[in-house]
Amino acid sequence: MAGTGFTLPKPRPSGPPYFSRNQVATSLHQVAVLLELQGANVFRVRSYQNASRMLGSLTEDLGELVATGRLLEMKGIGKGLGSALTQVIAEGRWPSDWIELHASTPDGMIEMLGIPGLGPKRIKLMHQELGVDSVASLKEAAESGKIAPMKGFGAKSQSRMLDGIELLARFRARRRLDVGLMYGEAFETRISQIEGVEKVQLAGSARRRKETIGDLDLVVAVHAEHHEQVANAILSLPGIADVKGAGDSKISLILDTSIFEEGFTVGHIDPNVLDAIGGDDYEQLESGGTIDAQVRLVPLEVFPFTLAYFTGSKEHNIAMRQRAIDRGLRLNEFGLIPEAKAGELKGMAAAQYSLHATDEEEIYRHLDLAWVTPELREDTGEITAAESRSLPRLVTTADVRGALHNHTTLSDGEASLEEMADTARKMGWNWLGIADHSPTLKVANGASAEDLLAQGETIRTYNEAWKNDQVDFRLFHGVESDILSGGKLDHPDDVLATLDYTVASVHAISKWRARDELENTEELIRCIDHPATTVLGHPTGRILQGRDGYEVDLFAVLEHMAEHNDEGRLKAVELNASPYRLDLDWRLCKHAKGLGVPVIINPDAHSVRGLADISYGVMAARKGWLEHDDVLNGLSAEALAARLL
DNA sequence: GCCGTTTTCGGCCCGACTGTTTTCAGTCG
Repeated sequence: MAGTGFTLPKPRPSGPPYFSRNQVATSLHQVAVLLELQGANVFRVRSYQNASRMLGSLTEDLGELVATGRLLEMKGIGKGLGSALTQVIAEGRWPSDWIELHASTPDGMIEMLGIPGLGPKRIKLMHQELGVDSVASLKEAAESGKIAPMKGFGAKSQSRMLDGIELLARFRARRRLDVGLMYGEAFETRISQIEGVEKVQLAGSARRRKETIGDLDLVVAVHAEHHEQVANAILSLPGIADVKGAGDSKISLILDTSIFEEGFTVGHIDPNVLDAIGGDDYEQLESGGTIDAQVRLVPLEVFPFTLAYFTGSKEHNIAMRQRAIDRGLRLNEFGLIPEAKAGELKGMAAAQYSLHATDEEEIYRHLDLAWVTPELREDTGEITAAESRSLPRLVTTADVRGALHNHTTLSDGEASLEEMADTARKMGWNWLGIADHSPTLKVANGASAEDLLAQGETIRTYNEAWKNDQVDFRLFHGVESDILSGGKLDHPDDVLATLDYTVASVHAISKWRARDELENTEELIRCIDHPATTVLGHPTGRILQGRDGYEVDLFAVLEHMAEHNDEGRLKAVELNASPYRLDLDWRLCKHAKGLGVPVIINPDAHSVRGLADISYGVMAARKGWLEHDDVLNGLSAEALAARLL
């Protein structure tokens, strides 16, 4: 896992702009965290967070915004941040108070924020009173009983801190989407079978299909007279490792793998990825793993409000609540309540005056909005789109007719060409692209030019046979070429010319991570300029919960790809559908779409089972606002063949 | 620190739970 090391990056020598949008957004976020630890005003902290988020989803060129002075027009940027950021971008100097914040906050305090139940206020207090400045020194202080006597603390707090440290050391805070969904769906099924449960649904970030999930949220509708009996039944379900708390409306617990009726296995992981997530220990770690879950029990008439509320995101909820306030309404997990009627009443008591809603769609309708699919609820423009009835018609798995990046036994795949094609046909696909590894990637048994050409012959034979039998299926022949020094590809041009396409990917990850953003960006752009390059594979090389990607300005890369596309040369960006990657990140999909860069959702399958990973890619694509026409996967084989010429 | 058709000050989303208190602060989502 990446360290917590908060640092302000060095300015690039070529500026202005001296820093990338990403660097500034990250720095703003870090300053917000540091301010919190210094006990700054919470609203001031929020301003930095808002500004960071705004820059993170900005599609315009930051350098230009600063140069033209339009930065000040952006929502969330006022006088203070406006002049600070102008200095940063135009002069390459970080504000002195930011530098001071970094210098005066021990790294260990940032690390301590990761301990469950411990926040900035108490970390600050322990730092002041006891000189605690790291997880290690906190452990020492707690073990020697120095925490409990402090005002506002106590024996229980002290022992919970030790538990929290243990938890932090044993498991990473978030889990990948695939793992979270496995737990969430298993738990949902178990609860649905309890007598007295009228409805149950998984909410939270799992429902929003975030690439990683902190904990599970489940909303359960239950009649008042069954409330206690259902709560007890949930608490005695198999798979519950611990109960953290149980109130009237909320149960907080920890699930382990015994929740899975069929047992628990991880399945095939490509060795490259396995190495990044912990090697051979990974399966054991995962099978001994746990996940936090919160269950809310509510009456049926309140269910849609609670579901919407706990689906989030927090930012989406804030925007929705503000919209309600503008209409004289109060929106919370109990209802949508006219302020005039609710008066002093709070919570459930006020809910009796709520506007009626049998489902989420009605809640949105009360606020003059079209229903927003959970994936889009991140406050990145969905509310405006819902207001103007211009929400995207998102791509679905049914739209997918094929994918381009898949492996066979020619390199490091488990299945033969025939088995892969067979499975793709059974999935209802009309085409499949085979792109095995290139020679330089020895760990993945990269195929020689000779073997690659032979594979091409086999593919042509199959294609002809299918054509003769009037089977609506064909294989496309490609390669996943390593990107070598200077942005070069891993086969001679005459070999590449025999292929339908080339997926160019970075695998020498340590070398790329050692370089800076500017160099990496230039290297990728050189590779994209190679006439044979069709698809940029897993563009950042990140492995979720394993390692960060290398530094790269993907905005610049995508803009460069857009120029090629504008001139009629197909340059597509991959959305790698492996739940370990989901790279291109969904946050950038909308940007690619805006630029007219086609996205190709690729399972990067190393086995027949791996083809099913396409569904995670579709989830990420939906989260990134992509529609049928934005992805190459929706094309017919003929239309794709025409684009690949 | 940002924002504004109740506008340059006084707000800024809101409730549950926990552990500490004996009315509340901190944390979380």
